[in-house]
Amino acid sequence: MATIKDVAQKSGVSVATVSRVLNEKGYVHEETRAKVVQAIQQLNYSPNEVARSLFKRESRLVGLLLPDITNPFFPELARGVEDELQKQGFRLLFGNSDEDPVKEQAYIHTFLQNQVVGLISATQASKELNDKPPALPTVLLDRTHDGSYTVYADGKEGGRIAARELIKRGSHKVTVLKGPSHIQPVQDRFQGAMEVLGNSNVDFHVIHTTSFTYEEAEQRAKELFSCYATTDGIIASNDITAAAVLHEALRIGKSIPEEVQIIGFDDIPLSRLLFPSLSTIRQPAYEMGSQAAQLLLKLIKKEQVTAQHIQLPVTFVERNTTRKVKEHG
Amino acid sequence: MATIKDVAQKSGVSVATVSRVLNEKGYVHEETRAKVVQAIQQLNYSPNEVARSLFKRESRLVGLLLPDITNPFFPELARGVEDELQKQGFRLLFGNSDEDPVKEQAYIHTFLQNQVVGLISATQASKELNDKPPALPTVLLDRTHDGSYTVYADGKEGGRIAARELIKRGSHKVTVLKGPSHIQPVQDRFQGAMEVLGNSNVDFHVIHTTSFTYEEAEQRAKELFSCYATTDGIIASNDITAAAVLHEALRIGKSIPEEVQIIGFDDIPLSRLLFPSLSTIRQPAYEMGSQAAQLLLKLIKKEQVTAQHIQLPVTFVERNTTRKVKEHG
DNA sequence: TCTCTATATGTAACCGTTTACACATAATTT
DNA sequence: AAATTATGTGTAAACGGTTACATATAGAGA
Repeated sequence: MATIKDVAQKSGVSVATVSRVLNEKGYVHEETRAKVVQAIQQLNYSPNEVARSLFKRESRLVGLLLPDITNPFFPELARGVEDELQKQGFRLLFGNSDEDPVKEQAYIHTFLQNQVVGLISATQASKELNDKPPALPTVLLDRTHDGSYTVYADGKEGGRIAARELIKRGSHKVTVLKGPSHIQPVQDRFQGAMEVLGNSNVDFHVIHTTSFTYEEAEQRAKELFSCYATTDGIIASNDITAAAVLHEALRIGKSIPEEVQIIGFDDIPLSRLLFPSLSTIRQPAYEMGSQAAQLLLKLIKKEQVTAQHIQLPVTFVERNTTRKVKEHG
Repeated sequence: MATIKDVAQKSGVSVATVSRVLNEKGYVHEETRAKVVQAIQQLNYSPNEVARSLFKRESRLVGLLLPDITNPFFPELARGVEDELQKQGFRLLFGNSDEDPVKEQAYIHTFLQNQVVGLISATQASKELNDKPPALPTVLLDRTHDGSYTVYADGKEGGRIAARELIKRGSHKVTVLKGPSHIQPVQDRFQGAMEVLGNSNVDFHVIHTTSFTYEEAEQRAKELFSCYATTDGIIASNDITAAAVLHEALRIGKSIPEEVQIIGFDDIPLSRLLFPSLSTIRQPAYEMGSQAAQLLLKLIKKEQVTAQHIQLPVTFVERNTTRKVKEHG
């Protein structure tokens, strides 16, 4: 690999001058610039980012911390983040935390050691961040937290919508599957659904799940249909869970959506592939990632940011696990 | 952030000594070490990876290049890679290429600028790699290439198995959906299926797809059932395509697997969630990622590697889009 | 003409590590 | 006792960039 010294030598100038043409900063005579540019091309030189980072005390890397890329909601987020960052010349240092605080800290620590310019985290990554006074620019994704910059979808409204749609479409005995309660957005969804359900006159009950694994969802689905055989509407904590419920419902011969309606949450790519395709509350995952990246970029560049919290709207995606509502009922 | 100098000062020794205790290299008196360790703890010091990388001329970062993390096959791969690397203290620099050579080169270039120790690529990343004589340790994942280290699944055998299983289960008019032909493993699958189909006495025909998007798959599925209404067995190019076909088949009222059998490829998490759940040829994606990481680690450490190419077996996952084969036919 | 400023370039310090080398002392050999 | 060898530590030069500062020339304004 050629270094800046090689370029300086070849073009007969000092390294300072080369650096100036590289960074288009300070005065450089046009002829000199031409010579330098030529030398750069001949040597196929490109600057060493590591040396640059060392001096500047920051890299062009951004840390991205996710719970688990294997959960189909997160690739969309990640893609949104990446595409936006990539456009502006930043790269991603990536880690899965599995919601494990130890892993999480370990990743943040190495991110810091690698002098990332910023961090986007879809985990509870709170501690390390708020401790350090010369804090790393950070955006929380799909999480809320007063003191931080955040980008998230309106989970509470999502929960409300889900409940309303189910009621509107004639469900009378609703089951709500509540996800792991330590995850903030999950709580919100649940609260929203409770709010509407509580103000309605339908029966409802709640089944609690402790993870987002398909295995557990399968288990809960079986319970659901054996304990509450007359349930005719299900609000799942996310689409994976909804898929498990749907699968089990079909397996035991329920007709969907005639006997049982199901609404999921997230609108992961899988949802439309199910049969019947899954009605769900859509979170604009890609958009969320993209917004988070844009916000972070502003923080990094110390540009004016108008909002500390960006809440994106959720929408009801009507597919075929809910009944059609007749016009002018 | 405290530096090694701060630690040296606080513990009353030189930076060289601190470096020695940090790296457990060279002689350090036990008492001195204790003093240094204490200073490190008091200052909450941890070494700057960037400075270290600069001097060593290599970082502890590994580049991971994927076509598109949004395609559900790749998160599993990525997770396999990450988990293995993470254990050994390496971090991931991550990029999606969208199979676009320009993006691909751009990523490899910045990986190089950041002095990654190695590269794992699930794209055609050939050029830049083989050009450079002081080559970056590289492992190709899910791709084959004679001159490189590779980890991949036995696609050809997968194709054969798919065809055999379909025939064994009584399909007489098989349709093969052939994926984008510039992607090597896709070709292999196709070749394998052709081999078995060609030596059998079933009718078959081929429909060509140019992408792995669900939208195109949907389109092709419609074509399939309108042009070849009597098809009773379908080999899809991957599980996404298979899902689209299944969806369309159900929509037009075919009974699965009685009238039509379907076999996918990959066994992505979605596959078991479909209804009927999808029979498919499983690639051990996580394992592939993990193996690739292990191989790369060996290359990096210049350990003896026994095999340049690691081919992992595929397996038939029997679910419910294929008929049961009766014992003792 | 003299000063001031804009243009152009080089020198050297610095970013935070690692390590070759020098040096000193203690423990072993011979 | 002399010669090795092992142990322990510091000095300073890298690594490959950036930039403050010094210096020099040319044109502009007084």
